Order: sequence, then C-alpha cells, then structure tokens
Amino acid sequence: MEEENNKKITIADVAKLAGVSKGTVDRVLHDRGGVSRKSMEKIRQVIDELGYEPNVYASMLAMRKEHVIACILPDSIKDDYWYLVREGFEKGGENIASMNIRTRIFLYDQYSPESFRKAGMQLLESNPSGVVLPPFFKNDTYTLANALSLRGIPYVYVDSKLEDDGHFAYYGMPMYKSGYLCARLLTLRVPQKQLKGVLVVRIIRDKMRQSDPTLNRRSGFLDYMAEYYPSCGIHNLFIDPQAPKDTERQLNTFFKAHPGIRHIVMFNSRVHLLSDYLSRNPDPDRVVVGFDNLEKNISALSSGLVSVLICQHTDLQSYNAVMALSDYIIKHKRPERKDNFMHMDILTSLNIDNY
Amino acid sequence: MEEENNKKITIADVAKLAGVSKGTVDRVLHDRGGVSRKSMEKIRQVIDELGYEPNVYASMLAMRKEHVIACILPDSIKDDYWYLVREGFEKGGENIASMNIRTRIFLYDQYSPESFRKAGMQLLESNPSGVVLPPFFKNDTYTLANALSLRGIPYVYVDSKLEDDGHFAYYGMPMYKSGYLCARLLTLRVPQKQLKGVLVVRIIRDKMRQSDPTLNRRSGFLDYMAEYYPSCGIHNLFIDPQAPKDTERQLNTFFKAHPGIRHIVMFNSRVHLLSDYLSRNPDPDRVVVGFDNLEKNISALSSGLVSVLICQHTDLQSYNAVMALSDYIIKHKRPERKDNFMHMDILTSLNIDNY
DNA sequence: TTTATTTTCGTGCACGTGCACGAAAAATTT
DNA sequence: AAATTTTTCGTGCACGTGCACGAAAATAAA
Repeated sequence: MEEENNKKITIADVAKLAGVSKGTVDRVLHDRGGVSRKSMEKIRQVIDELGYEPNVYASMLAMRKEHVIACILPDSIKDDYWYLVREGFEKGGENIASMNIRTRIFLYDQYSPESFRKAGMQLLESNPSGVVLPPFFKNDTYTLANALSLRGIPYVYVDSKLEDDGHFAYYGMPMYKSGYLCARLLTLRVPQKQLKGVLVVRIIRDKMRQSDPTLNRRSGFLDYMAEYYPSCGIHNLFIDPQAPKDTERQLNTFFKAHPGIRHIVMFNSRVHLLSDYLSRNPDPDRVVVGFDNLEKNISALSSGLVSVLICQHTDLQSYNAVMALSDYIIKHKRPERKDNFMHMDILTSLNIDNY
Repeated sequence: MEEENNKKITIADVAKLAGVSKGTVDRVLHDRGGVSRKSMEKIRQVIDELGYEPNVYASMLAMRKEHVIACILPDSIKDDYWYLVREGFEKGGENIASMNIRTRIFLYDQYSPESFRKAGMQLLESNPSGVVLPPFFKNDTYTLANALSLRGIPYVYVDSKLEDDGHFAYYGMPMYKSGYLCARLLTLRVPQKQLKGVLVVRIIRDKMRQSDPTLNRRSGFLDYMAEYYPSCGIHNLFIDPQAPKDTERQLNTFFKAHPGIRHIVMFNSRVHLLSDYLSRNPDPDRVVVGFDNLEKNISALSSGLVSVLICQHTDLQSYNAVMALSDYIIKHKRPERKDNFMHMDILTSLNIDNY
C-alpha cells in the first residue's frame, strides 16, 4: 500500500513536507504539547500520508532511560509452582538484556501479607517500566495494581487475574475447563458402572490467600463428574505437605477402607506428594491425574506413578508477560489480545520430552 | 559479577584503556583484519576485562543494510500443511518488521522440482541474511543448502532435516516418537484380545519427493503395535485426495469386509479427508487418530469425528526459525540448541481452544 | 505604542557504532 | 639512505531520534 520504493521515511522528511522543524514533529509524535493546532493537524496529516514509522533503534539509542521490568513473587523453594513462574520471567529477562531492559524480582513470604506489602513498596520505588503480577493476596494485590495504574505503569497478570480491567494483559489458564478436562482424562473409556469412586487429595492450607484459583478447577471437575458419572462417589482427603509420613499413613488407611477405588486426582501442582505412597503400593490399573510441570511431577510421570499431567506452560506465561511488556516499551505495541488463555497441554510418559 | 555500578561500557572506553582509537577496536570486534597482533591481544583483554557488550541499537542504526529473511515453500492452498508453515513465517515477519528486517517467501510448485530450483535461484538473488528451509526435494534442497553455506548465509531447517551439519538450526518434530505415541493413544486402555485390527489410511502420492518424513512416523507406530499388540492386524488403504467420492466408497467396502475394526489412523496431516465417511457412518466406539492442527482437522476433532490429534505446532516451527535468525542478525546470538524438537501436543475436543 | 508574558517553534548536540578515507608507521625494495 | 609498498591505525561523518535551550512569534497587559 505504501510506497516501498526506496528509503525509510524519517522525522526530517515529515518536517520538511509539513514546513516545520523536526523538533516540532517530535513534539506531536510524543504528545508533548506546545504545538499550535494548525501545525499539529498538518503534521499529523503528513505523517500518515507518508506512512512514517519511527526507527526503533534510533529511538532507543537516543532515549537514555534505563528500563526495568519487575515481578513480585512468593519466595519459593526450587521446584515449587512459583519457581516455574520465576524461571519464565528470568528467561524473558535474558532475552531482552541485550535490548538494555533489566528485570528485577521482588520476593515476599507467602505466609505474610505484611511482607507482600513491603515488597510491593520496594517494587514501586524501583520505578519500573512494567510489572509482571501474579495475584496472591487479593486485597493487597488490588492496592498494588491501583498504585501502578496511578503512575501509568503497565502491569500484566499471570497465573490468575483479579476483576480489574486496568491491566495491560493477562496470561493464564482457563481453570474451570482444566478441571473438566481433568475429569475426562481420569475416566477416559471407563464405563459408568465400572467406576467405583474417585479420590480427591487436597491440601490443608491456611486461609491467608483469599483467592485460590484451583477452586474453579474443582468446580469444572465436579460438573463433569455430575454429568457423566452422577452416581460416582467423590472422596476428599486432606494432607499436610510438611508431613509426608502422615500423608502415606492417611492414604494407606483410606485405601484399606476403599479397596475398589483406583482413580486419584489433585487440583494443585503437588501431585508429586503422592509419589512415596504410589511407588510403595504399585497398581497397574490405577489412574492418577495431576497438574503442572514441576520437575518432581515430571519424574513421577515418567516413572509411571502419575498417568497424566495437565500443564499450562507456567513458565511461558511469565515469559510472554515479559515479552509483551518489552514490546510495549520498545515498539509501543500492545499484544493482540488483552486476555490470553494458555493452551492446556496433556502430558503422558510418551510426550514429556522437549516440553 | 561485572561491576554494575553505573554506565554501560562503550567502544570508546575500551579504546582509551587499550591506548588505541575506537576504529581499531571496531576492527577487532568485527575481525576485519589490519590490526597488529600486539594491539589485538591488548584490546581483546580489555574487552573482557571491562565486560564490554555492544549496544544493539547503535549497531543496527549505524549499519544501514536492509536485512531480508527468506523462505522457500510449496505453493499451497489454504488449510494445507504448508500453509501452517507459511503462517508461522509470516507471523514472525510481522514481529520483526519494526526491527527493519523484512521477510520474503519464494513459492514453487510441489510437483515440479524444476520450479523449486527456479525459486531457489530467485531466493539467492534476493541476497537474504537468513533462510528458513523446509526440505522437500532432497537433492535440490542439498544444492540450495550448499549454495547458502558458500555465501555464509545461515539457514534453518524446519519440518524435517537433511543429513547435513551446516545448518544454523533445526525446528521440527520427532517423527518416530510421534508414531509411537499415536499407537498408544489409539489403543489406550484397550485389552489385547479386544483389538480386532487397525486401519491405516494412506495416500497415493507420486514419488517426486524423495524423502517423506511420515515414513519414520509409520515405523514408530508399527514398532509400538508389534510390541504391545503383536497379533493385531494392520490394514492399509490407499486413497486419492483428489477423489473424495472414491475415498468414501473404498472405506465403505473396507468396513463391510471388516466390521470389527474401529481403530483408524492416518500418518500425514490429512485425516480430515475421512470426515465425510465418518460423519455419514457414526459409531461411538470408533477411535480415529490423526496429525497436525489444520483447520479442517480441528473442526473434525471438535465435532467428534476424530478422537485425537497429535500436533507439533507447525506454525511455531517456522516462527521460531524466523526469530532465531533475527536474533542472530541483530544480536549475533545463536540459539541455545542447534536441533530443537518440538513438543508433541495431544489435542482432544476438550483442549482445542487457545491452541 | 511599548512592554511583559505566553505560546510556539528551530537549532544543535548527544546517544554508540560502522565504515570510508587517508595519514602514520613499519617493512621491503631500490 | 631514499623510495616504494604494505601494514597499521586515527579521524570524522552518518545513522534517526530525544530533548534542552533559547529565539521568534503571538498574545496580553501597560
């Protein structure tokens, strides 16, 4: 459409054709004010007449500001769920390092809202050009989001998302659907009358975190079961991640009481907590479905203890978030879609390579 | 590790500390010769002493050359396999357009090696800075790859790969494994004695293309079947994509002769060719497994005609290829791994969204 | 009309690198 | 030693944009 004939159009070209100086063109390009209505209109017209597009390189070179993309995260051990988020963020950081955009991570204690607020303050002080924001404590996340909005700093939700429309983008998983899919994979090709019952293993957690996305997943799961296996019993077992011994004992007693049940599911990312029990009580007909590609889960999958993992490329979420922000910083481009739901990947022992 | 204290190190800094001019530093940075051994060593030393890293923006700004990334592709109709490759390539193109790197596609007729050679010549004439190269005609692809090597132009294989180590990178699928996985998904939770037989639908194709990657997939499939269902019969049916009527008739006669068979598989990307027959002869117990996320396949999946699709994110392959090449052009960085095998995605009707 | 104030705009340098041109230094030939 | 060739190197401009400084023009106040 535009004339591709030769050279790129520069600010100087626009200036000449509009009969002003490049300084003035620059002013309208950046809405910096101090331009008469008449010149502005003329310049605007010339700009899209020529199809002017700014030169990213020259722009970044001239603009000395050092950009920082920040992320606030629970201080997690390795191979935790949040560690995946972190890895993706850092991967993105490496990618844009040569673009002169730095990344910074602000950690907090996931059992202390106080520490979250503190980390949030530090994040604000670092004056970032963009923020990756996985919601944890609902209210405090709101507060932080508002503070960012106020300063005109774009923030991207990952993992889950608050009811807030001021965000720059969102990368996460369709939680409800993932539960639905989970139920399907758990019961695939199992006739109705043959399904004796299902065990849902859950975690005793303190209620600090006001919003737990896996609850939606649970709804999806229960809805599927109600639809296709209405008479199937759903048993809940609450375990404590800190006490593996107890877990194994609890499972033992449960299965002694319900020998017919061979379908197990966990809605959070810690299905690997069952590994000990499962490996000590092998059963070829058992089906175990879990979530998320933690290393421990992956190895449980490849050793056959877990049948299927449903993954959401947790690391890709934060990676995409970083890239979207850097694209905005560099090219002033927004992502195609504001809310991006990741694909649900089905992992079995046969396709875990190259994930 | 390096001192982050303040400013970025520039060529001028290096020059001063090495006691030379920036021109000389530039010469060693680009291996342009004309530098005495002594100065060179000194400069090299200073460079990694200071941890100098070139400024991408300044570099690209100063270097006026217009970069082109090219791709050579079969001239395909929409919703063909190659169309996915093309989409990914173009997507990558949009992404780097603002970086002043253009993309160009050279099309050829997939039934004419002659046209491939012609397109290859044109590609060379366009003097690209990088090439995305899906092998088709084996020998001619070799010839082209050699020509590129000779000119120092990096080329990236996608889809499949020749036995050639001069390539810059490779993005493709583990074909053998995908066949293995396919067999598993086809027979999942089916007891040995219950499996009456399997139908493999294949395509009569002219043998122009000397290398057909789906043959590897077939081996993987057969190996799995031989291992887990040694007595299961594998039937082959050859159809002509140009003659849908014949296809339907062939399928009808086949299933009249083998009423017990309900497991169907296709190794190429055209499982949608079976849609007509399948929709006219519904059978809830039938299992159909195919490959690749063509639009037509996707809709066959979501309408329940096809049970499972194994996908390799064909578009991501060429997309990644473009990004890898642009990263090399801009930042002189090579991808982490030379040969990259894509993940095999398992698609069912429940997780086709957001793919 | 003159002066003060505000609005509008032009000029010019800086950003860090690539590269051409030609000068200086070293090596070779005469 | 002088002249010539080759090697080595320094200088300076260009790339396109951002922004500060101050000048010019327009407007308001005297």
